Amino acid sequence: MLINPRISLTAADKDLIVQLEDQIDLAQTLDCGQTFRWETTDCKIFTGIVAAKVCRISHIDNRLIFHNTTRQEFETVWYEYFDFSRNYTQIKKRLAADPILKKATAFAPGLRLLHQDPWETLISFIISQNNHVPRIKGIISRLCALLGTPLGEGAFSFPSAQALAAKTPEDLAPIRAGFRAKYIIDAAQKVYSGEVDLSAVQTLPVEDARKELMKIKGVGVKVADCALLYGFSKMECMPVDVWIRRVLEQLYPQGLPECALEYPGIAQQFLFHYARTCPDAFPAE
DNA sequence: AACCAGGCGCATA
DNA sequence: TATGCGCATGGT
Repeated sequence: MLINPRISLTAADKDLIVQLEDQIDLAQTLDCGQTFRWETTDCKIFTGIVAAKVCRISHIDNRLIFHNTTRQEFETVWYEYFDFSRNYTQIKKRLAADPILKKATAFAPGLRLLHQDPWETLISFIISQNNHVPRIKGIISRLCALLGTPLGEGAFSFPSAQALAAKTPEDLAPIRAGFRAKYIIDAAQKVYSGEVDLSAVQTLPVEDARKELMKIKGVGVKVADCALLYGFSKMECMPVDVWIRRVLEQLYPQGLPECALEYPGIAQQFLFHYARTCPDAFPAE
């Protein structure tokens, strides 16, 4: 049994109600640049594709409602996906020792890191390079529609490495990924052939895991770290993109504070979201 | 209409 | 090891 004492589950009709001690906010968690496949029209009901299923989740305060979900599904899929074993209340409390991180955590107190599918995460962040978030979402959506399997409701699974391995950049032209198409195919070929072993990456020390992923063309340190953080829950990874670079230069010229070093990846996510979304994250220029 | 985007590969020194 | 450029595409 995975469930910890800070969570309680109640089955109601076909839904599963999950009461958390930690604060959680789906908009903050699902729209902070770590995942690209969740949609909402009203910020109340979120629809996404996880584990090859169309999933709906809503929430009222800290109570999440997993629609049409069993307790067993929660334990095998969602508990890990939402990183529910981790105490974010405690982590945020520690991060608040630094004044800027205190603001960043207060800005999005319901944000959690996700543990997503490694393959999907890897490809998603290959696509992310030198790209905007809205366009990343568009490319991934077209990729799934082109080569995923239909799941009903107009939704598609994320294409497998096998489905992509035999394709050419011309085949991928409709998804308009630009120069990244060849990188996607290289990743598919190496993962499908076993030259890059994603299940090994999970257990490898981070430095070796990073090297393994960087065998793929189009995977540098930053993309590898994003995959390791969001697809393998390697919380020690701290992807440095243009936003985090700006944060480091303008807000932490002396380097990150001590309190950020326990989980650099989590600190990074609060800072990334804060920098990108909060109008007064940076002092006036 | 330039400039930029959750970077990286490659050439050059 | 360190720098600089080109890359596909599209939003601002």
